[in-house]
Amino acid sequence: MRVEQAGIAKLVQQHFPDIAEKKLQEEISQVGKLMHFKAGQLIQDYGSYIKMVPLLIKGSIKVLREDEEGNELFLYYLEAGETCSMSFSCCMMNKQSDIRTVAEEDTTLIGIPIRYVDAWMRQYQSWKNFVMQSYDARMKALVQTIDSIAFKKMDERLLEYLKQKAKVTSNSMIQTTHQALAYDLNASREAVSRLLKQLEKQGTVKLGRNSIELL
DNA sequence: ACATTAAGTGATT
DNA sequence: AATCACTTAATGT
Repeated sequence: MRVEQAGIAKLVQQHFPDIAEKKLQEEISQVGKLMHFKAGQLIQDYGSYIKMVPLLIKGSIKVLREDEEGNELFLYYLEAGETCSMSFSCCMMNKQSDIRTVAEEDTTLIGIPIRYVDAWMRQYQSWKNFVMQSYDARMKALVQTIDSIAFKKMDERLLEYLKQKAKVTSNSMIQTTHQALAYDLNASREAVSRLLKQLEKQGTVKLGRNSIELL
């Protein structure tokens, strides 16, 4: 137990330099739970109540939105050193989740029980700043995806998605199926296949079964 | 070898 | 660009 607490304090210092106050770091290590998720594992589903705010230490998380008909749409990735802004607003209002989050890779995070999140806002300046900065960063990412959906053609969206995916996994070899891509982009599988073929002809990409290499 | 799943194709709207 | 109705290719059992 002592060991885990010391470990958490160190991880916070390493990955969240903006959370500077020593007392806050201590509190985080006391109440935070170190959690691990395997690649592909569901973290939060629609309708579930959020009881933890995650501080991402390692790996990345994919954030998705789903409409009434069950069409899914990729929103953005969360990476190490970030947190989920949606979880703040959800847990503050004690609302159900509007989004689904899935571990993109093997992921480690510190879960902060929600009852502390609110109190810390008033108690710690650096926590407040951290929360505000997270909101700002998520807003930017969200606006970018809105732009992409509203103004860009499918081929540009696909390429953008592939680049992001390669970036968060730091691997230009992307392991996925055309069907999965189509699902995230809310497009048909055939469309994705055809666009990928074009990209391959242009030399942007190399295709294999269950794999796409960005060149 | 056979079944299953991923990917490619062409026609239609 | 979506949907359909296939075909072909790769993989697992």
